[in-house]
Amino acid sequence: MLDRSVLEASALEVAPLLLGAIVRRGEVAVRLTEVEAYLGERDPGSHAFRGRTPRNAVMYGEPGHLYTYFTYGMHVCANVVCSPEGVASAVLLRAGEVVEGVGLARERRRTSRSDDDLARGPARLCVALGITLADGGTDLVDGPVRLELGPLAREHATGPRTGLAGPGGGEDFPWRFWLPGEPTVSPYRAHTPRRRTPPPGA
DNA sequence: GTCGAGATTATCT
DNA sequence: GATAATCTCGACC
Repeated sequence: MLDRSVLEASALEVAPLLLGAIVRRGEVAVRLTEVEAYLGERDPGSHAFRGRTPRNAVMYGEPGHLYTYFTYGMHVCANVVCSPEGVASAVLLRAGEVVEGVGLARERRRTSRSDDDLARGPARLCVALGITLADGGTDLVDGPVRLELGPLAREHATGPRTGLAGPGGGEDFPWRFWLPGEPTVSPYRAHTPRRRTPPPGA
């Protein structure tokens, strides 16, 4: 059973604890190999940076709940809410290895050409697990989606998130955490600034 | 293997 | 109306 008090620490402390942890939903289970910490109001990339909204309210709530959000019109990403109630902070589940229910995961992820691709990426991980917006806010201790912390990872790599400049000038925090050598980890290619609205007349 | 660009919609200003 | 914590596909090496 997940010890909720462990998740009351900041995202930077919780993130490495989640490496190697198991996320289970139904018959599919994933072992996390890559996560990313979001420091809420301190993190310009966080949904909570600009204050509380109906969407990110879960992040301000009790730790140990699932924060899901819809992005780019077609993708769902999942986070583990941490820090005490009232503090917006969460850890994004970026990638993992499917360790149970591989058959079902393959069904959901038809585009994957190898098992390593089933949960390699935040949105893919949600698809493999079958996580949808409806799972947002559920309790990871005792709910449809469970989190089970494994043994502490012997070692983990860290790095600054690409595409996010230091807020106050060079305050580069290691926001990304991953297990070195895992084939399911793929630090995506360097971020490409998304185009603006497509020019109508070219 | 790497690189560039389009898709598509909930949410916020 | 603009934005976005991404993925997939196509071109090229």
